[in-house]
Amino acid sequence: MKKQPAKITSHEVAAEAGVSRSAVSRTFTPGASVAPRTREKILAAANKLGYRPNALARSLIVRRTQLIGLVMAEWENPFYTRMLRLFSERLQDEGYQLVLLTSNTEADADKAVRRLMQYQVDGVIVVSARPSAAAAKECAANGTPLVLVNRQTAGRRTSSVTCDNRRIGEDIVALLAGAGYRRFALLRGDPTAITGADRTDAIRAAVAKIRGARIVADLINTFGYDEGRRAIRDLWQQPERPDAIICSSDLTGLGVLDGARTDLRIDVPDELGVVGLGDIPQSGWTAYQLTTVHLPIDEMIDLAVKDVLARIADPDRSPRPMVANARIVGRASTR
Amino acid sequence: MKKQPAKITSHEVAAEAGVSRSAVSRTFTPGASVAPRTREKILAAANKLGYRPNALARSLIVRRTQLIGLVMAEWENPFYTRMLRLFSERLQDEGYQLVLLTSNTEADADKAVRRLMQYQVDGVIVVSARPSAAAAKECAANGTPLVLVNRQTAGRRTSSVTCDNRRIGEDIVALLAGAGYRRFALLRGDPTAITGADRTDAIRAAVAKIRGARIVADLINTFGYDEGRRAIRDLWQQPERPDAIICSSDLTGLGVLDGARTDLRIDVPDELGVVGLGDIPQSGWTAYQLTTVHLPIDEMIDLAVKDVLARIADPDRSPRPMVANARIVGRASTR
DNA sequence: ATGAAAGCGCTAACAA
DNA sequence: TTGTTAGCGCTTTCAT
Repeated sequence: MKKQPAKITSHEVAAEAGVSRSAVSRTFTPGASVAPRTREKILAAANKLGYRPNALARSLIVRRTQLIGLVMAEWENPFYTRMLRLFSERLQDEGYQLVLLTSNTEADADKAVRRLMQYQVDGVIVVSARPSAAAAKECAANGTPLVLVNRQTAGRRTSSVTCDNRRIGEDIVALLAGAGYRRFALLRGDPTAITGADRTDAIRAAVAKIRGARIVADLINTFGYDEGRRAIRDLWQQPERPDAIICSSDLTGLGVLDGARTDLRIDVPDELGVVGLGDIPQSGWTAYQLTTVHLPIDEMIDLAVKDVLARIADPDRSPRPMVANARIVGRASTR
Repeated sequence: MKKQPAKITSHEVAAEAGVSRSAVSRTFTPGASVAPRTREKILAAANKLGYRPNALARSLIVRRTQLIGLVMAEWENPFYTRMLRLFSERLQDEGYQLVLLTSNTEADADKAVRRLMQYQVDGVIVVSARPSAAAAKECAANGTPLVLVNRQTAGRRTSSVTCDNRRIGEDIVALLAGAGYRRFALLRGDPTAITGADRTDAIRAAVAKIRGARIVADLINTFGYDEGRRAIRDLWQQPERPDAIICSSDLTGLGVLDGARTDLRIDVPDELGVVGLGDIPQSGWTAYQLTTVHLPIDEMIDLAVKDVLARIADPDRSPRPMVANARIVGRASTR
């Protein structure tokens, strides 16, 4: 009984089949020229020995790993886990594997990107985190395409996929104002995220244009369900209560809804309108029916994947910002 | 302007620092002996050139990749995405990276495992999918530890982490029977999953022991929210309506709850009791308050990770089945 | 403490 | 079509 089962290499297979290692290599390289008879001999030998080519050794010479690094943040948000799933499935279909790294703090993103580079990933996708300009530069220096999803950098060596955030902001205000709401409260997440800032700016501008409308509260760092639920309590204590709440995530919106309906017995949507962002499945559930912005997740995935793959295939192709189109889904949480 | 920026290798660094490549290697190998002065020269050169050791080339010779393969199924279930997150964070802390593969059909699991082997992962974790005995054997042959989470195999060359499913079943019935429920309906997922089968057996046995109690329905392949919601409608048409529903996932339970309360205006918990499985965050939300079984996710992660790492460190260590302890969380969906 | 040489498992020119 | 040779970037004896 062998303790350390020797790994089978092309060498062993070659010996077994009575050919050279190159022949073995060719047999496992699609489109290489091998005589049918030898190929069969080799396949038989390989099968008998249980041979599997070493993808890492291979990558050393072909200079391609079929590995894509993905840096993930905001695991709490189902929108992003769904994204992860779709990226994984899509890239798998395209013949790539994902190397997954989690970056909880923004500083981690850099470390994650650097680690990925050491593993010679063919490309890097960063979801909802922002690596430093230095890290981006390093990718560029290595010729590794980098694409940011739902985040942008100042640097121009990085591709990014975002939504048309300004328009989202405008659409939300239009919907709410049209339904007669006037006193808006903003529940925002990370105030430094460009994508959120654009939306907020647009909202402010749009509100300013409507007579009688104003923003009565603007809370930042309000991320999840619990925060939303707490926020509505606080807002309801204010001298001037809002009659519409704009959240930067569905999760927050659901928290607000529970806080409003259950804790405070507020009449939604008549006394208070709520809109979320993301259109996660729960928002459509009967218990919630949250009006929200459906983010074009499929389109975003598609743009991101096509961009990395294209830049892998053609290193001279330059990175660029891309924007996908969102649309509002009206439900029972607004009039 | 360089088109194809040459990758910096230890060779370049050695030249720049005026030393040999071995010296460079030693500098980047913790615990190797290098004179402080040379080390500094080398670090300076490396820094200047932006050198990063190639982890793949390294792995070829040290025969360790610091890569762990993870095969993921059931992405719809937040319980499992949470697991993925915890695995990712934990293993990252331990100095490993995850190679993530998705397997939607059971047959895919095999392909996934084989792909991972080609990437020379140090270990494989399969979450809620069941690779074939052949695939498991292949891992064993390569000396790659394999651990199944929430699933088991007949073969004994594989570790597994599950819950004490029989006890869960007994506890659920005890709770419901104690609250006076008698007509049970079972909403199950994959009927071939051993873990679910054990629980179901225990439930049946426990119900049989209670006078007047019986199982009035047993539906299989009922997985998600929508299925749960549809199921309760169907059940309510039956001649004998259940007064308690036991679901094999929280998501199903939430669907049942919405179907019952909203669609059918059933009085929960008096007319109908509902219990889920998993204790996902939503189950605790005010709108739902689903009584459920809290699965010991942290303990499961811990067992799985410790097992892989231990078997990586000591290839002679034999695989084994492990079981973690669940506990029931009583909420408003049962009396 | 350091360098020379060998080799991990593979592919790619090049000849034959 | 096939084998020989060289080498991807790294680590590791083995001398020095």
